[in-house]
Order: sequence, then structure tokens, then C-alpha cells
Amino acid sequence: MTKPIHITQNCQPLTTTQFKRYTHQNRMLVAVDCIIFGFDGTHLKLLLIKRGFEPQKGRWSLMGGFVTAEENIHQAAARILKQLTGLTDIYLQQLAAFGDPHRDPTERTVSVAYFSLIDINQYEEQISHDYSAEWFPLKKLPSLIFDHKEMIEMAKEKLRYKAAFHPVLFELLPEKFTIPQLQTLYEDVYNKILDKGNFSRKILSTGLLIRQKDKEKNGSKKGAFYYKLDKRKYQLKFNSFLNFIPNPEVQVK
Amino acid sequence: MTKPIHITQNCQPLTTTQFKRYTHQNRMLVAVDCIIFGFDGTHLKLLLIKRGFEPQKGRWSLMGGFVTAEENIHQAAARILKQLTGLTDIYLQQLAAFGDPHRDPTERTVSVAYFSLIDINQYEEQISHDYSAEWFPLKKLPSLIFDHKEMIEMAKEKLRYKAAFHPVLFELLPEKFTIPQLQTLYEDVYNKILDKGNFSRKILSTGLLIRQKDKEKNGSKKGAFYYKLDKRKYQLKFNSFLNFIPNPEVQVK
DNA sequence: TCAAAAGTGTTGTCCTTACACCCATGT
DNA sequence: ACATGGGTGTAAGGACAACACTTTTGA
Repeated sequence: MTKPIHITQNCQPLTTTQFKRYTHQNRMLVAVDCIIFGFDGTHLKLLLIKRGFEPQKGRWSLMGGFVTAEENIHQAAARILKQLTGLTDIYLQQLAAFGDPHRDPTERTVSVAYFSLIDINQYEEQISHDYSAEWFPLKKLPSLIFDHKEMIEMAKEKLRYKAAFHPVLFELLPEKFTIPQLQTLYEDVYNKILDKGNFSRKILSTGLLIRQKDKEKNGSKKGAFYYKLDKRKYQLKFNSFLNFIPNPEVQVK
Repeated sequence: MTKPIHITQNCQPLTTTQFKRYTHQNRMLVAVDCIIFGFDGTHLKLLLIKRGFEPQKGRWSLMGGFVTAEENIHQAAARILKQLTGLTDIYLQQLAAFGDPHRDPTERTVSVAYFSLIDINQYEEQISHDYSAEWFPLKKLPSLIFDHKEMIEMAKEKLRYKAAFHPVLFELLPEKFTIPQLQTLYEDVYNKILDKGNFSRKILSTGLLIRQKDKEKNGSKKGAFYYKLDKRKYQLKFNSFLNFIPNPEVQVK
């Protein structure tokens, strides 16, 4: 069995006056992997693809790709996200860099994981076929390649942590939504039943929501008012501490 | 002026049966940079080095280094931290990956920033000479190379965010410390005067501290009791939400 | 004895929780 | 009419900020 060779070390370093390169250093691939969250009205889900190329062809995986020479890492993540979902201007946040020497057995690759929250209704069905993509409930994830499981675990923790204080979960909902829908989302994220009265007051007290004239009538006879985010206040208050969850017991490293 | 050439792309990819490498991809350097916090009893400080090599020789910089072929990123950060401080088993947390294509004009380098909290008294004076290292108060930082300023800003935010809920600032203090010393630390981190009565009660109510028999007598005539961390409870409660700061208004992206 | 910092007591306010209750409406 | 979920009222309890007060001791 041949060991992979670090080809870059065989290359002669350039040494022009202006642009010395660092010599004797090990160059490696840098990738991004996207943890894409969606909410179908009942459960939080992840969008995974069936890997169409070697190695590990046919196994489930996060959507990922290599960072190119011209782009920064965030741009790479946005590009990858668009490739799979067709969406731009999406909530997209860096999670962490994963760099175990053998995480990808093919070749040393450092992967920067990003997590994103999308409105599952906006997602283009079409594209999912090209990538054999599928939404999986968080509790029923398939076996995944490399360290993707670990990435997802970290993303879940981070989401819970963030959502306990910041109104980030709105990113998962359509433009118009009801408070009971929002509550279901929180309940699924924290796996915890919340008191509807207290929840509704807490959410409304943030002043982030604007009540609409119409109601959603599928969930109940009475119907629940639709709300929209007040985009301006949302931007403004995003970083303040809003304490959405009573006694959060999120564990984060 | 010659443009830097992406040498790796000129290399022929290996294609043995067992170990295909990814073809046509751009390989790059991966570095770590360490944001090292210390507390001198009055102010929070950062340990910076005067860069001893080109490019930008002689300018101030975070301590950093390249990730080698055999180690993971965290190990690289721990190695770099030990190189400069002589310390191991230090609080060391990944902050974020920085990957602007031109952040290091020499050559495309992705840097993973780590931040660490050390007891400034444990720091070995000796080593600082080899690296021309110096402690700078956060409010009087010198001009720094590359994007190091941005890394530091992010680290400050992260530290404030984390310390508002988790007892992480203890990492900056010696084994024995007094509550007024701890309060000074919090006050410097949040640039905010705290009520001593409320602060002391809040800290003690966590149950993390064990009172010692002896007192520190320099700060006052009466003297303040020394405390030690209850290591077991510290581990146990580290991730729960303890709310150290009234109305935190930390801004984090 | 007095100044200065450590530490304790006390009180009013605000927030939260738990849960009872009312509301609207499709069947 | 009644079941069902949406939404409001409310009282008890707890947490917390503000600040007055007591303690200790070196000079």
C-alpha cells in the first residue's frame, strides 16, 4: 500500500524579490461543509446529499466543496449553499474548522463547517434531484462520511445556544407565520414543552413581530393570527439578550 | 511585479488505485494564531510578539505558526502556545478561521485563530526575550500585521460573551485569589463598575469557590479572604448558565 | 480615632411561572 | 352545543439592583 505523498513539498519554492513564499511548509486542501437546517412545521431537519463521487461514493454527506484561489471562506460556503439550494442571502455562520490529519483519508483536508438556516419552502425541489439530496429529521440521521456527524452535533449545540438568547430561529420560518408555529419550532429545537401563554407574551414583548390582518385556519377553528418580522427591529435587536428559553441547559464546549 | 504562482497546481496529481488525491484543487497553507489573554491584577492584557522574520519583520503580531502534516489544528495551537509561554494544559478555544485570499500577501494562507487564557504569573519571563514578546493592555494595542486586529476584536467579543454566562475568567487568576480581585477582573473585561455586595453574593452563590483560612492584606487593612476554585464543581457547572453580568450588552455576530 | 476596603442586611421592583379562564369557530 | 386550540388574566415566588449598614485593622 502506497502512502499519499505530500506533493507540495517536492515543488521548488519561488523566491523573487517581491514575493517570497514560505518555504518548507505543508500546503493542504481547504474545504467548506454546510450544515443546512430547515423546519417543516413539525420537526427541525437537515439537508444531506448522497455523495456522487469517490471516495465514499453513495454515502450520505454534508454538502461541501473546496475553497478556490479567488474566494474567501465565507464566499465558498455561500457558493456551495447556493449550488444545492438555489438560495442567496441566507443566514450563514461559521461554525468551526475541523482539521484532523486523517479526517479525509484521501488527502489532508481542513474543512471549515458553516451552518445555515433556510426557509424549507423556498428550497428548490429541482436541485435536490441533481445531488440526490434529502431532508432528514435530526433524530433520524443516516450514517455519514468523515467527521460530518461531529460537525452536525456541534451545529446543533450552537444553534440551541444561540437561539436561547437571539431571535435566530425566525430564519427558518416563511415570511408569514403564527406564534403557535413558532412555538412548535422552539419546542422541537429544545425538546421541551413550553407554556403557550408565557411563550406568546415573551415573544411579543420583544417587539419584533407585526401582527397581520389575516389568520391561519388549518391548525384550529379559531385560527391564529399571522405575524411578520419587523426587519428593522430584528436587525437592531438581534444581538441583545432576549432569553427565549427558561432555564436553558445547553451544553457547549 | 510578478504575481505569486500557485505552484501546487503545476504538480501532477498522484493516481494510484488506493490513494487518489483530489485533482485540480488549490492547496494552501494553514496556520494558527493565538490570542493570549492575561490579567495583571488591574487590566486585561494580550501577549504579542515582535515578528522576527519577513514579511513585515519588526512589526507586532499574534504568535502563530503553520499547521504541520502530522498534527491537528488544536495541537498546532497548543504547540505554538507552549513555544511562547512554556505552558501546557491551558484554556485554549478555537475562535474562527480567517481566509481572505490576500490576508497574507506572501501567499494564500488560511489562519485558524485560537484564544487562550493564562495566569500571567505562570508565564515564563525568559521566553519572552527570545520572541521579543510583550504584554499590551487591550486599550493600548500597537498596530498589527495582516488581519490580527480583527482576530483580536473577535476574541474580545467572544470572551465577553462567554464570561457573561460561564465561569471562564477564573482561568486568568492564580490558584488563590480574592473576590475583590475577581471583581476587578470582571470590571475591566466589561468596562463597567459592579456593586461589590451583589457581585460577591452572585459569585459565592454558584458554589464554585472554597474559602481559605488566610487573607490577602495588601489591598486593604481588613484584608480579603483568599478563595480557591472547587475544581470538580467547576468542571460540572462550566456549561450551565450562571449570569455573571447584569444586563449584558455584548455584541456578537 | 479615623479612613478605607471587606463584607452583610434589607427593601422595593421587576420578571417569570403556573395555571385558570375566556374566545372564536368548524363540525 | 361542544370540542379544540388561540389567546388573556393573575397571583405567588424568586431574582436582582440599589444602597445602607457593620466589620476589621493599619496608620
